Amino acid sequence: MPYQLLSEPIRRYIRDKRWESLRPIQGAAIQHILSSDSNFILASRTASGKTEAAFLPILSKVDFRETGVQVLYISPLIALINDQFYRVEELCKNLDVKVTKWHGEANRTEKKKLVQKPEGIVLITPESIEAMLVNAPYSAKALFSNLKYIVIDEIHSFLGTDRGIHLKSLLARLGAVNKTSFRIVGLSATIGDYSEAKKFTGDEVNTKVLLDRSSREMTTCFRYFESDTQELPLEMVKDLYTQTWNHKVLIFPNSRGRAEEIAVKLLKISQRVGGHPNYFSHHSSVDKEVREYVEHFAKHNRRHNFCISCTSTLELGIDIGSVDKVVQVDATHSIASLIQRVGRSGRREGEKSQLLLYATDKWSLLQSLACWLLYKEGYIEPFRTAEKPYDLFLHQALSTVKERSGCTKDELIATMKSNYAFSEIEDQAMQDILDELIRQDWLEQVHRELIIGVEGERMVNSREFYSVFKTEPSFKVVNAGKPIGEIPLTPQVMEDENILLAARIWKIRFVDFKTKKIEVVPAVDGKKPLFLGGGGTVDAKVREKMLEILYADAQYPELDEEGLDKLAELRKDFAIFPLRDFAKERPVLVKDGQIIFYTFTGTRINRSLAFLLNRLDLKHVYDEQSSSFILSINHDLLQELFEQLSLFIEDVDFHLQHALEDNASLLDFSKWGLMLPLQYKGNILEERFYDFKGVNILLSNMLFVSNNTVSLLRSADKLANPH
DNA sequence: GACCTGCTGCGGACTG
Repeated sequence: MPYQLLSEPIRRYIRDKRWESLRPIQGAAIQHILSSDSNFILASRTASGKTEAAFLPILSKVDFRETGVQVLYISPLIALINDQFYRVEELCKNLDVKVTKWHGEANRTEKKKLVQKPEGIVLITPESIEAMLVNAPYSAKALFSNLKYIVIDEIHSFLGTDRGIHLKSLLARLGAVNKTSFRIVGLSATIGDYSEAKKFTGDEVNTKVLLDRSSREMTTCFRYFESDTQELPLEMVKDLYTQTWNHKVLIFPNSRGRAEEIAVKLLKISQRVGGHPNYFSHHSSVDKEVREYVEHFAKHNRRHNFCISCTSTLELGIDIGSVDKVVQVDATHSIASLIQRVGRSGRREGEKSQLLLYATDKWSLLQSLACWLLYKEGYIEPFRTAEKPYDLFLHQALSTVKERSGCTKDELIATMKSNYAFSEIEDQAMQDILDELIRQDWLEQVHRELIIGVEGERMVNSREFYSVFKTEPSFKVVNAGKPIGEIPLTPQVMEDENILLAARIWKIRFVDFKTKKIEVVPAVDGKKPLFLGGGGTVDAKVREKMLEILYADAQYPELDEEGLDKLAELRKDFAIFPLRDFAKERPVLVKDGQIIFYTFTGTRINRSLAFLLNRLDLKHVYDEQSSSFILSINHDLLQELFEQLSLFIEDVDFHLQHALEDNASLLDFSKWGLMLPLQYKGNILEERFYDFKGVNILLSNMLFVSNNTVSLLRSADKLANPH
């Protein structure tokens, strides 16, 4: 019995709580964590008690009388730390264990106290670990050199991302200052690739996955309302109102502008028909206090219905109470994201989740359906972890030099080589990058010591140094001294224009460029705000599923009549291509001297294909949503074109470097890549932004089936592989 | 038409 294995204070906690039984993931975690010294990944659906699953055995096992922080909990969000703080403190109530929040908005006095007397449990963000290593390496050592466990919450949010590589490097650096090695426990509801999650601990062999596959029952319904303007169809908004007015709802419309449009329009309808006033918007551009108010409202009210129109800010972790309906407007970019969003409803025991999926366009409907079917099949897209993150190496090398107040180049390289986040980076590359940093005055060689250079000081001492992701500059929006939120400066932002923000309509009175403030007053009608920024990338498997649906006979009872009609229409459009093998064949529409080439593949491959067509100077129209390319060439020349593109792939390094010289903004995805030697800039672009291997496979293995002939085009098999 | 995440140290004003 897992319960019997726990220490007495922890058993007392469970008795006091009157829990009838432990959840499956908790039972498994207690048995395994208490009986072995492995690292663990705990994978189980949202609201299944993962935090307790990790902490019940850890609190039973660890001797908190030792000095130094014993357990470090790492979270991707401040809001999640604040939420978990109460739960962890509650878990510790029968133990004499101090719990401390450590992030940019946490109480400084508490942090100071902890430095004077390092003990207990600390809840922290990756950026705060970075800041501590750089600014106060002695405190970092005093606090974190006797760690027994590191718990990483929402670990999937780090996998395959730059922030994840950063965290991996920080874990390696913490490992280096610890007397004995610590164990890592990662928590997540959505993991597609367990081997990636295991590698994250730096010790794949010694990391075990505890998995509870059970899911909650759910009813799903698709609704189709075609939109031919920028705005959502009025009928759709009305339908959305009737579907949600008497529920506690989260609506995910994929963009901040849309989130505002929906919140404002629903509120208008509600005011007209005398419904409830609790319509909110929640995303990164809404003021923090407004967001906290909304979260608090959702969490603490039981009687009132509400409706929050939001982006991925409400996708992770934070428990916002009882939501009984989740609405997704147009397809999610990933299945992982769909799972997280679905998991936001029916968090109370015995509750059924309800999912409503709107589509405003046929391709969006098809993608939405594909994501839903893949989700039911248990597929989650795998992550691509960068093997050679030269830009993050550069950042961490600077950080390490600053942490040590200087060291020799050999010492630095030895340290970086022992860091498992950079184990695939070649010695020569490390030398080249450090030499470039010296040339650019970011590092300076004084006798045998490397120290931070004049230019480097500015970077290392700026607030921006602690994170590895970029953010857009924005203006504060203020009404009568009260902050509403922040928006980027787009052409739309000028005096007398109306905007939507925080679920209200505003007129811009004054834009102050000096203090970066926008003064607004309430208004009655306005446009949704424009936001900059890139979207997500769609996995190739989703597109393959879309193709499969087009050629299947299956009918989907979840679809409404309009959705079924639209699907039938799409199927009819594609029936002209005699496709048989969906793994190997793709449609090509020949029409009026043009061809439309449907790749049905992931965003990265499409993006790479577009890059190659640009290098070839071939005019084309690339549409990501339908995964297609319109080319004004004769259909007979297609094979020749593919051969040409494949030749370009052989020289892709050359083309990437040339493209970078013409257009430096290609590297916008990387915050710390700007100082890399050109060759390595090309490398990170190739590895993290494009997928030329995928293009090669597409061009060389696929059969392209056109509508007017039965002739099959096969591009040459003999194409050389660039790698 | 397309998301999100985090952040130090110091000086000065103010409060108890």
